[in-house]
Amino acid sequence: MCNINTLHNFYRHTFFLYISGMGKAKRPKLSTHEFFEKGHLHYLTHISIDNVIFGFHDNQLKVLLLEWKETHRWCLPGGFIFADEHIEEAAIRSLKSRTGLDNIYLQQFYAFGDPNRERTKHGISPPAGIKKSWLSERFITVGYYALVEFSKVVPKPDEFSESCQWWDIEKVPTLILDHNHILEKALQSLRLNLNDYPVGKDLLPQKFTMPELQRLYETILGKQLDRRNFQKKILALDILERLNERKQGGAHKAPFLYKFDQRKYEKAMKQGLKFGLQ
Amino acid sequence: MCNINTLHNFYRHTFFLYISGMGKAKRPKLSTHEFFEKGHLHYLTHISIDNVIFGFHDNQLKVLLLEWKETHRWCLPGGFIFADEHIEEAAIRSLKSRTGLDNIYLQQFYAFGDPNRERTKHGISPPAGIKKSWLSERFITVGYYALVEFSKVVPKPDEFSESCQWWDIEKVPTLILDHNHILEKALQSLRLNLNDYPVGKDLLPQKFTMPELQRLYETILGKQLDRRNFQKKILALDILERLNERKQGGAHKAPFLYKFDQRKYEKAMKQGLKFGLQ
DNA sequence: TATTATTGTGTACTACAAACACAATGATTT
DNA sequence: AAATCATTGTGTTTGTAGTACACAATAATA
Repeated sequence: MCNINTLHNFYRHTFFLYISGMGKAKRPKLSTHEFFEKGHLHYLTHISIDNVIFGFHDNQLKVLLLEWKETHRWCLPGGFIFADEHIEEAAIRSLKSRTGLDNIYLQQFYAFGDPNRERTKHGISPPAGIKKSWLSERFITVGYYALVEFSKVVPKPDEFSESCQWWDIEKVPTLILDHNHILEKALQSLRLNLNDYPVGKDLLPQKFTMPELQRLYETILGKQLDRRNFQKKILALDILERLNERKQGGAHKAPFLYKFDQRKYEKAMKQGLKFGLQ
Repeated sequence: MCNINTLHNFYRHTFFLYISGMGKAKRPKLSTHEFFEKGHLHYLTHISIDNVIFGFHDNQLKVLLLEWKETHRWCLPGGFIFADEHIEEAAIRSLKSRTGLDNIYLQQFYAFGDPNRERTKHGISPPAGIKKSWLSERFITVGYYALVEFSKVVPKPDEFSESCQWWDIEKVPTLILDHNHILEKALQSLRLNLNDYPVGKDLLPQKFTMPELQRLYETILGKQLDRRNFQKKILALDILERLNERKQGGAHKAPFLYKFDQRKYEKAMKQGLKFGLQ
């Protein structure tokens, strides 16, 4: 028995139409209208990626968010997966288009599969003139988090968004869909990952001070650490080099600058070094 | 420019057909033919789940595999997601239909998104008489691993498989698609999870001996542990109860039996206890 | 009854984590 | 120029957890 219920099932009911020219080199350029009406000819339906892009500035952990046109609601930058594209490639492509950066530390952390992940159920509709869209279907999204150097990022909104901005992790507003939940899960994963990866390598500028590195760990963990023990532990990893330079300009005593020593770092990683900070 | 290339894009090109009666209570029963030809009317396309079901028997870690009819190739038991179903529900449903068990410890560990995850690219075709199927499209799969009590499982093949059997983790054959890779990743996740969850609770029978628990950890970690230190650490968690009973029947001195104490366990979990065994 | 493989238990040593204090510095104030 | 201030740089002590290790007790077997 067939019968109308929601848009929900639209893009699972399929007739026929072949396309070509989907090689990696040649990604189609779609107009907004084409994207909503014919995006399913190019992208996988029912599945997307969302990026939680972390940065660190002014001693605060930040996350890069997009503001939608018209509704002015905020969301995580995400994207869709081309038919022949690796899901991680899609995440990298999205990341590059939002930040301008290549070669970013990227980590998949969870797939979100609630059946309510459907735009129409949350009052989000396609632009005027478009009745049905693959985008109104239920989506499962795979979350990635990225660690980027704040100062190198040039945030770029996409065609659907008003702006692209850093938000203090403590001040993130209510986001669309389950994006607050996704962000929370990303933070949890990042915290766990602290023990296996020296996140400062990606989040801090090349030269940084020990207090800066400590603030970074403190904001991610959400608690204070003992200055002396922190330094002892970090230096014991033997992946940092202390420069003969001090950070000038701040009030009070000028702290030494450090940088990650790539050779030492690789050597340490080979030995499966543990970055244990709790 | 439109042109025929592969089956690849078939189910992303969609016309129209609504269905109803997709409520959770009423799952449609499809014939094999219907499943291949019309499954996309009921399930999400391009996305699946795969379960890595771990058991423990004869001092060996085991995994439950399915053998396909005709080709006799082995694979992980998996499934598809109903349009209105939570992805985790789909994993639970699949798990129940393979093992007969409810209430299983289940953990999502990774989403596999290689564009080569396409059955036609691996010489797997739909049954005779079916030319095109949503199942021949590229799939992204979300991996879950489950921990079950070996003796309680009654393996049940599905309609497409010849048999459903336990395999010693060391002797798993070459599986279809990237299923060996998925299994490997599941094992890695399980190893990491050892530090946060007392896996013996789900993998062992209610009553078990300390040597059995130790073998479990040893097979998962792939290395020997010191008997005395192991016991000390485990007992220090204060989640086990030693019974006034010994395991009879083995050669040599009869070891004490233990069981998990649910009350102690919950108390310990609240305090965020660490199960640190390396 | 002797033998054998395995279980049950405790102690010394080492490495890492946590707590803690004071001198040195560079900018700022007086 | 001198005093003040907040912060940096550094080392010791104590406690806890991990590692290495040995011998007596036991249940089945020879």
